[in-house]
Amino acid sequence: MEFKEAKNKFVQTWGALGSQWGINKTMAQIHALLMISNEAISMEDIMEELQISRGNASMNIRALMDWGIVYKEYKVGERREFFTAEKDLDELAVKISRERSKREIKPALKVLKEVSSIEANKTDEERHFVEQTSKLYDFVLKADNVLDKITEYKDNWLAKLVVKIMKK
Amino acid sequence: MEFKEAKNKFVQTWGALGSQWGINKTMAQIHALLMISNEAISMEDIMEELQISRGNASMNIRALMDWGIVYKEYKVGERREFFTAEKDLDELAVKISRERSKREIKPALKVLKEVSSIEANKTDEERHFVEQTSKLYDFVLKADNVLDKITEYKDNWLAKLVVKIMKK
DNA sequence: ATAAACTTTCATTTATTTTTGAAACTTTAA
DNA sequence: TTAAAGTTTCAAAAATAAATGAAAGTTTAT
Repeated sequence: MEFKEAKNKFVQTWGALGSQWGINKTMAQIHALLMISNEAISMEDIMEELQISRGNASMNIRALMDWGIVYKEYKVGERREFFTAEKDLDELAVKISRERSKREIKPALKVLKEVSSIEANKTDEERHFVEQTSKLYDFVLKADNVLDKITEYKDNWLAKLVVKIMKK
Repeated sequence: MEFKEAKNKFVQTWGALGSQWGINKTMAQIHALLMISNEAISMEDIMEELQISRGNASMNIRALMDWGIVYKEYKVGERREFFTAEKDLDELAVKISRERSKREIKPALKVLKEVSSIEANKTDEERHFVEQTSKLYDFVLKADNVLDKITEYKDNWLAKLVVKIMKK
């Protein structure tokens, strides 16, 4: 396999993976492109490389910057803006975890707390509902806390975690 | 909030969460419904409760069974099939992890291995590509192994993990 | 101040995903 | 058998999500 083919394959795969995880394809592809580039890339080049429109590029780059995993860069003597991706994978994982926790898990927890707090004494059905949603609340809260903890380690949390787990 | 409202809110929220994580809305809603039901439900009732078509119900129940998180049940004297969800949350997490690993992470790893193995000696660009995709391969592999390990614990892995992490 | 270079926005179009529903299929009881 | 009860399939329709592109908005050099 030659470089160009490999590059393309990587970008496509990363894009597909993104869409399975609730991140849109183009956003993931732009990220992929920036991840493997050794220098900052202009919007023009991103559009060219991925064959996408200016608007699409703009909106998705913005989204990536909102997630904190892509940065704007300025080059001297250049008016255009250039972009780079967070390349440290631990840092990347931390930022993605935090963002998803904030956007998805926290709001879900709020609802779980609400619905598990209803007065339920009439029927078995109601009691079972409260029991299950309470368990779910506890579970999701605990899982979310693990994520929080992990983001506190920050440096190489995954390796440390692996060591701990391997010790059984 | 009264029971019916709470139930509906839970089903809607679980459905929305599902679609953010690459599981379709109906599939997640059916799962939600089964999770909080204290007895097995027929397809007819699922259709009725969620206001969905027979085909939709059938396909998504099938998908949930493929994931191993919903089971078919037979009742004596009943010709129809009834369904229940895996209610043990540890077991549920384990099954979801395994399935996503198999379907998404493993194939991505394969591609990462492939593309990081190209001959790259010509340009800085190529060398950087190989370096980044190799790092990514190692990282994803390690993360996937953590999932594997977790599924080995099976019983209450999350609580154990929390304890370990809390100890710093 | 202004105009060139560049970026963002958003109504419309396009693509993708999900849902429907009717026909085909399967199972069971008599 | 066969017919009733139930389930699955899949082409077409509907709903949803993403992409386009042109106009509006910014920024910067002069």
